[in-house]
Amino acid sequence: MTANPFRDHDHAHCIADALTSAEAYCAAHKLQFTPVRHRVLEILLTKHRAMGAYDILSQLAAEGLGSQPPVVYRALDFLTRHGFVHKIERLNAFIACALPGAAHTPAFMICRACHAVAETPTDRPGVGLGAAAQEAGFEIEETVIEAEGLCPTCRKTAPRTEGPAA
Amino acid sequence: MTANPFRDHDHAHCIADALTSAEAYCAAHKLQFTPVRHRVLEILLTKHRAMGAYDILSQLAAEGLGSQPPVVYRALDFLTRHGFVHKIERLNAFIACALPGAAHTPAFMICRACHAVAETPTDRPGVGLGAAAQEAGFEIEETVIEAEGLCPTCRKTAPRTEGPAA
DNA sequence: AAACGAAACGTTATTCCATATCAAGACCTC
DNA sequence: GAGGTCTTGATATGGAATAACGTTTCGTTT
Repeated sequence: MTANPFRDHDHAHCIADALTSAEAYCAAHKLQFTPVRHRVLEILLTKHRAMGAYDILSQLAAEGLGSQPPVVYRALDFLTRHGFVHKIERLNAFIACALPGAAHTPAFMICRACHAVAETPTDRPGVGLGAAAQEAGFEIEETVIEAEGLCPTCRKTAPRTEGPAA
Repeated sequence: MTANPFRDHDHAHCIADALTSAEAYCAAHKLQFTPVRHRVLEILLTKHRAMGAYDILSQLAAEGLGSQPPVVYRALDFLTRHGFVHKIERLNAFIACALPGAAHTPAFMICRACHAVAETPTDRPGVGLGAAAQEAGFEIEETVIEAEGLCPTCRKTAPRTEGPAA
């Protein structure tokens, strides 16, 4: 468990880990971990930030791996369906899962200054509104939890403005 | 407190209430509750569903109140800044605030079948991830909480499929 | 009342996000 | 090796959001 998801870590290792685990998962489930899917996940793991679909796409295109939006959206769809990638609704962007294997009801902390995104697990699905849902008779299937604010680093350097510091 | 936000209610009354309260708030804070802003809020209150910006825009256009995207986006920006309207990130859509005056850290329950959206208040900001944020040194400013699932009505009629039934 | 500044609006155009659709190729199963 | 499924390629389109520019409106100051 990462005590502080904004801290540095052994990045090369976490990339290799994630790719290996994805390969293993796909092999075990008879899923095709195709070059495009592999590369998209690798790009997201390497960048280690939330990326727009078109950012990923242009990188793919530069490598001759497909140049049209559907290519990357299909890959992202596959990767999110199987939990390797998460979509950040607030940013209309995607990020590699930082906690592979963990029970998946992730929450995100998004820095509005540097756009860093940290993933953190939540206690249980429906965090905080399980009671309201039950009362209303609503059946929760998936929950998006995204907090926006300032990461530790940006609190020091830009505690005040919202400007174009990026 | 609405026991069940998916239930019916005195709709005409809640529209009038919300508009009155918005007018009062703007008057008190010297804000301009212009025709476009008034009408956008009224449209959202009347429809009582999440609406895309362009849905709102086409209705505005039909009434001669402005026909270009920035018109509606500016109005929506004003209305969300002051808490009269909420954005549903998951849908890229907007909905009138159902709990005016309540301390605002709203959560939403979104029915994936009929697209009804219910707003419910949360205990406190940062629901569920306050601890994680503090540990990480992250300063939460705003939190998006959106649960997707099945509303009470659709649980009866379409309890199973996620398919193209829509 | 005339001048000024701030806020809101109108308009054009563009960028970015996302998906529908159809055709062709790869892969697996039988 | 025939058929089905999955994946990809390519074209087109729809919807979300903003940039950039100019004009109007309104309240304040003088």
